[in-house]
Amino acid sequence: MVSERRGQTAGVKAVAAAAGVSLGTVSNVLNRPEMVSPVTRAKVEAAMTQLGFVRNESARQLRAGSSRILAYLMLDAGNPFFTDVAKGVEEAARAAGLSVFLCNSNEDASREADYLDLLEQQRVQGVLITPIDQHSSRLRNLPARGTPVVVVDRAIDDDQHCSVAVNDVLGGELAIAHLLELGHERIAYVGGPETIGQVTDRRAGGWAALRKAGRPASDLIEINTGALTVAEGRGAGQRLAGLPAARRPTAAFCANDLLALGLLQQCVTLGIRVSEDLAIVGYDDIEFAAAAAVPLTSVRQPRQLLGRTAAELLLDESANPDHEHQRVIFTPELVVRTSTSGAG
Amino acid sequence: MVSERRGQTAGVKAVAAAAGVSLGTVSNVLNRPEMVSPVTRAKVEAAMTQLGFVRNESARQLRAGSSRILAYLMLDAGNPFFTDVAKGVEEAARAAGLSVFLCNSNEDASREADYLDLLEQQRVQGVLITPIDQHSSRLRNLPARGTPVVVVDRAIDDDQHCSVAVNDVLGGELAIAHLLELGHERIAYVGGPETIGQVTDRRAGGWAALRKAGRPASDLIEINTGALTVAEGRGAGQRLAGLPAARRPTAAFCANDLLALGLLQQCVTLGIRVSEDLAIVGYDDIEFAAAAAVPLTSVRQPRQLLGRTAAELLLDESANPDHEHQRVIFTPELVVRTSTSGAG
DNA sequence: ATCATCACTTGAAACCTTTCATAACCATCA
DNA sequence: TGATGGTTATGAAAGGTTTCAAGTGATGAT
Repeated sequence: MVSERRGQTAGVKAVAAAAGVSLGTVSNVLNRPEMVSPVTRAKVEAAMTQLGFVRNESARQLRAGSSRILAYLMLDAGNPFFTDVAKGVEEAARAAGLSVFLCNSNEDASREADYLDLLEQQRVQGVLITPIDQHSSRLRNLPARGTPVVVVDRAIDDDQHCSVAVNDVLGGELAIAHLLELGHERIAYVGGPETIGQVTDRRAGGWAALRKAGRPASDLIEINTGALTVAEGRGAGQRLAGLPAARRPTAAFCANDLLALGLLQQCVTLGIRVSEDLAIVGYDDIEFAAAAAVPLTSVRQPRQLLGRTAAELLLDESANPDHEHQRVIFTPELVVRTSTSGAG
Repeated sequence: MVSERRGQTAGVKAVAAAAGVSLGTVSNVLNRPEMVSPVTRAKVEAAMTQLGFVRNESARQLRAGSSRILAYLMLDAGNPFFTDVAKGVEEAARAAGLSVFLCNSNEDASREADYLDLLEQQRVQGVLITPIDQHSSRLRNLPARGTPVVVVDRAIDDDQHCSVAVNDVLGGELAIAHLLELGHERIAYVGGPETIGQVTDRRAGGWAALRKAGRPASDLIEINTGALTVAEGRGAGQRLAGLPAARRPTAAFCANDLLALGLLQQCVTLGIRVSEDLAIVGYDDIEFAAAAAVPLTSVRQPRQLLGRTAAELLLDESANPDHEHQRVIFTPELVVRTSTSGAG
């Protein structure tokens, strides 16, 4: 009984010796099994299982120069919207025989930067990213150095990479137009920080809707949050409740559903009636929006499709020599529920 | 103007040439900067940025033999419970200067197996996993071959690895005991599939509570689901509603909050009053539980702590030569809300 | 018999870093 | 002056795989 020290892994060399063949043949069994005679292949495979051979991917990648991994650098893994996008990515990647590593920047620019460096060093096949800072030089440099990038949920007119997005300005417009139609005259826009493109686009859409309706700018009040989370949504609720009744909005449009759910929850806690006292519109239409204390009106985006399309563009970029960068833009859709339409 | 072909990256050799130093010196700047004189270091660093040098991690890892990456193979990335666990993992890893890759098995055993193979081939520093099948041979083999493993959210009496868990049997007991105390005499246990340990443990706890209360086995009805998702929860709601009134349970304990939220949502849709007609208890106490249509009674687990502890055990295992495998078990806590306690 | 063909196999080179023993250099001290 | 020690730089070897040109036999055709 030979006791193997931990970490002692047999390599192709050992397998070759055990099977009585050459190194190259073992490699062929691994990479081009059809070129190896059935009997030899069987011998090699037997040796592999017997020795517990595990291919060293670092060495493989170093020599072969290609990675079988795709990374999706998410803005917030705790937001079900992005995990749905990730599902779409995984689906497309799996269909192409690749694996996906998920990375979570968690709305932190330095973590995003660290991950980008790491992924570049890993020489992954490509990076999908929903960026915090879409103008970061690191992000722009990646493609030129050989790592394809696709920006997800952000439209970018950069000729370095593809992007797949949903028209956030239109989404914001839909939301505010809906609230204006319902007769609201003092509306809050809840969102932040400014660095996140989604936040500013959706807000811009809101302003556009206001302008189109011929309403004064004073009808839209901006409430800034530090992040797009449930906790920040609750905080925004506190702030809204603290306003003197005369200046308190009768409706709120939140930059995403997490904020909206937090706000909604705070309203329930404080006894503010959602819809009657404060109408709320969210954004993303995550699965939990429909199950909320008061079902949430929200702007729906094609979540999985977003991820799938992005992954497909990335795959095309690395496979197709005359790939052309594209900007795909989907259209959002307003889903009206009780949080704005009352007892429904 | 030299046009570089895509993917053409400068290596240490090129940097050394450009800086007029030897290869080894460049490596020293990278790995032991304190051993190289400030002036030389400056020269090398200048050359690096000028050439856009990006260290090839495959080569580094091949030679150095160590990875700076930790993987967390999640049961369901779409479940906020696991993303909270992941946050804990990231926190601990970051404190130790490591990065985390998230992988999503999505309750699919073959995806879990693929990821385990991949991670082993990548020679990651260690694998954290919430397994679908905790008895898989693949899982048991990893540690012996040099990849440390920590099982998260499952207690395993295997001497191959550490595990960090919450006492799910106790959690199930708390839930059912609570419902029994409220006077319910026909209770449904909603969960599945059987292969998932959490499902069977929580159910076992439920049966234990029933026994302790001296109630007949007929008081607990099992409703099987195909996965632990909101959609399956809605399906369970349909099935419950379809039962003849005489056999329909007055309370339901769900194996996790996603199921509970789906069930709850279906009840609202069907006009079944939650708490009055059907009391519901969930499990995990995810952030959305409190914000649900009817705030959800749930069994709370220390989510981030779970992840942090697991990561710390893993780090100890790879750093500390006389590491001993441990089984850490936390205690769950029942959080009572309106879904069981009525208008509250 | 000879030669071309075919189906496999082989072994050395290459991929890019890190490591480590050795060398070079300089300053200090006896 | 020569020896000593300390600091910094060097260059060859090593790590595990893939690749590819070249080799080996066997088969079939001439």
